[in-house]
Amino acid sequence: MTTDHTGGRGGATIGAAPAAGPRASRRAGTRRKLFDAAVTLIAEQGFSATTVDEIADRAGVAKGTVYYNFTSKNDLFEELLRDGIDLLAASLRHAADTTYRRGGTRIDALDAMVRAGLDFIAGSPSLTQLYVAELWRTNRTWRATLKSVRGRALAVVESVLRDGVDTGELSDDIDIPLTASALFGMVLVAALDWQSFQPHRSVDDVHASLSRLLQGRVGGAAAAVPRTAPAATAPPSPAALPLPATAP
Amino acid sequence: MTTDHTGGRGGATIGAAPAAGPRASRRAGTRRKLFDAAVTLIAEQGFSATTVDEIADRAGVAKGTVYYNFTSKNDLFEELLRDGIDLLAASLRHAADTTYRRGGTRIDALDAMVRAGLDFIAGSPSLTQLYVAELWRTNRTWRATLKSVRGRALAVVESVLRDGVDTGELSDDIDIPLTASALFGMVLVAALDWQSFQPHRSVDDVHASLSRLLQGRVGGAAAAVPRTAPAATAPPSPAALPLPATAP
DNA sequence: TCCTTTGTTCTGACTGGTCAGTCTAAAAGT
DNA sequence: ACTTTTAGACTGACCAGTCAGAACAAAGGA
Repeated sequence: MTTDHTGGRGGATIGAAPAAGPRASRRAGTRRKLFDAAVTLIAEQGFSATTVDEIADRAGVAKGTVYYNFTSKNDLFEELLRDGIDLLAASLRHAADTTYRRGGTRIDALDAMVRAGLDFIAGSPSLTQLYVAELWRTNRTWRATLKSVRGRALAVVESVLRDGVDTGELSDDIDIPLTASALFGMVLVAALDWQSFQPHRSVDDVHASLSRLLQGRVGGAAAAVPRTAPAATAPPSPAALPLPATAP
Repeated sequence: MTTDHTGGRGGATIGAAPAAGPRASRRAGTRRKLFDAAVTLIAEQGFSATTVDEIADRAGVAKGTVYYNFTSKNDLFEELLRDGIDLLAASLRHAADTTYRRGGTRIDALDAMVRAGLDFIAGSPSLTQLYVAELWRTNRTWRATLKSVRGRALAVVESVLRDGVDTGELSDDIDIPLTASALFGMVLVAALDWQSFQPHRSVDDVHASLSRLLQGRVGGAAAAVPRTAPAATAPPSPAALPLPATAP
């Protein structure tokens, strides 16, 4: 009753046994157990509805231990977030870099990042859920932490978009911050929905759907600019080639 | 201090004064005030962290009134959700229908729905935020309510996608449920992010970005199927015309 | 091998405060 | 006459955080 799930991918935790050689003081292990217990409980019930006693129980330690290792419930939560989302950013970065190293385009990199995002979420659904649930809340002390953490993940996506625009692979009229956040959101929600409501689908199914969306195989031509008077019921006009506009 | 915001679009409320003729018993008004107060508070702080006393205060009524109108805090919350999301589904439906009536294509309809979604969220950010924060939580009593409410909104998107496939406007190899949920997520997160982190942008900016994404003006060709060996750094291959596959 | 010592880590009963939900007698409102 | 709202005291449960001491390790000492 200690090990519990939280999914593969190191389920939102330490990442690397903190430096220390062999006998890495018990603390590290205890903190790990607490993270794992907390992430699932908070994802299920929310921060306020989860009690410190529950977390301690689930982790198999006494309540006092929580307070020996973290200064407060809040602190535990913030460290949890930092720890977890850093892993996501790292995994996105890695996906992009690997793609480049193999000679892929920026667009390949975006696609690889979508996949990495899906894999990550599949591995740590609780963490993701918790992140989404708390990200847009105002009036909460951890707002700053979340914002910075969000920035770190989005920065990776934005940098790939920016490269793509610079090299002419992507049309330069895209709005980088907005596009990055939309992409991020698309993956986030699609993945959560998949896990919650259509768990029988495979990652590949989901990935394929998102790729198609990204490639415009869904919303082909038409409606180039918002509020364009809709063309008559005429079939598809094959216009709207993706690509560069006025790029170098 | 009673009227508060919650935004235009009837800010998540009654929708239509419940049947009753002219003097629609005060209750309707009181419930409305309570909904408005609750939606903002819960969006900011979360369900558990929001107290009934706060809600009553903000609505300008006595605590007893809350319990005269709703059987519990939970009940108030569930009615709130139902009420609000029904409005979203209605607004999406309306956007699609209007587009058709004006001779637009299914793709125009999707675009109009994106716009309707953005407008709705801009008008009721709190409701949206609260919805996103709670949707994927397991172990909460209102899970069923949320699920059904989600279904109702997605059904609208799915029906448009299905029509598009039937008429050949959309490639028939898209996965309708997954695509619908990804679209929904894209709009949801982009809108929340916009409100939270880039509030200076206009709806049109956001809409334009999403439209481009939908039309494949971002992720042009390449990576047609997940795991395609990335083509060399070669520039864009203008392939990937959206459209029909084997449709009639 | 079996203590002793010393610092670290863990324990769980306890405290002080908070909150959902109840209740009443009276006042509005229609 | 009937419905709805009021003010707020009260209760029983629940919970974050504390604290004095127990259990554990590592390193000697005999």
